[in-house]
Amino acid sequence: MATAASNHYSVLSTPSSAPPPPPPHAESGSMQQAAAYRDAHSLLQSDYGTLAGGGHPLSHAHQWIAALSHGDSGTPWPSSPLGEQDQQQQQQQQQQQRHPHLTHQQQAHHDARAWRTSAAMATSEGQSLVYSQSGFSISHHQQQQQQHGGHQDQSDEDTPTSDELEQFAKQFKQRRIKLGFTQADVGLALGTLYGNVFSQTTICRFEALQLSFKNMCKLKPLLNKWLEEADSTSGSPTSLDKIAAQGRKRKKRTSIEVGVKGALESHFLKCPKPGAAEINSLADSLQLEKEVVRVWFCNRRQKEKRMTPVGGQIAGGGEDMYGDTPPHHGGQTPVQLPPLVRTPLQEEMPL
DNA sequence: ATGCATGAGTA
DNA sequence: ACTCATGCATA
Repeated sequence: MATAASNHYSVLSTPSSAPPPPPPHAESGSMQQAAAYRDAHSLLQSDYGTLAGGGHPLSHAHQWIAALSHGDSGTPWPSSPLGEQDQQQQQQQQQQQRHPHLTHQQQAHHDARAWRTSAAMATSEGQSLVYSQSGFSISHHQQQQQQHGGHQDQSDEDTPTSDELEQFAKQFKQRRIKLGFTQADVGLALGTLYGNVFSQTTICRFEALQLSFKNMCKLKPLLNKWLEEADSTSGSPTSLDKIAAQGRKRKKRTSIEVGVKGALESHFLKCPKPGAAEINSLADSLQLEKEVVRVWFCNRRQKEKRMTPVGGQIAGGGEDMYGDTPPHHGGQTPVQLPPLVRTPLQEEMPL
């Protein structure tokens, strides 16, 4: 059984502070299509039940659980209701069943490697590749362009192509700036409008296409709505209280020196997914905590999966870059061909 | 704008 | 233990 204090960060010495999670739903009036959007997700994903009786077998409960028992004792970190409310609708479209669904919703890829690979062989100019869902025999021959010859509304429906995403991101940024909003403003606005608060970081990454394809797709509709709202009501009271910052303290950001980073990079090239043992030795030789090293690799891998890959090293071998990716499922090849990618060299600033 | 970090969900 | 979405803190 999971104990009540399953949080490894439960350093709160004041058990009297247990604010009931407020209804993470937007108020009536502003929820139009957003409701449907979220609703659909709710069906697929369980709500916040995990945090109610969650037993986290986390093995890295550490020392950085700063015992902040000074000024405001009683403000535990994980008590950020808003921080959790948005997470319920994030990882939903993960469960992609490979059933012979003849639906029109191509739930894009599963691994960025895939789309990047296909992107490598595709031309990077205005071409909308449409892919079918998984479960079919689209292993060697792929993409059947065109779905309804003509136009595809990229408002809040259908899966956009990376090209469209890039387009949107760019337009979004411009309009946002024109309207005089900061990335942080937008993040907040999304929260007050639809109940999903996002940070400046996320907005920034969206604009820079530094998110995974899937993530981009999910955020687009939200941002699109904000855009409409923003320019239509270019003079309305958009004041909102910022949710109080969490009292918890995170681990201090570890600054890895350039030299060490270089070493990590080298190892990453050789082995992007080091085992515990390797991490240990690496951490030892570099004099870093094992956790730091582990996280570094995780983050590094994520970087490779962004829409805008790092430096400029795109896989083009046809196989996955690491070679440890479980190949096919001995029957059907769930190879989803995601959209193409464009060279991140295309910049533009028509202000 | 980004680096390191957290956590839920999954394998 | 990993992936994925996301964010605090920082350059």
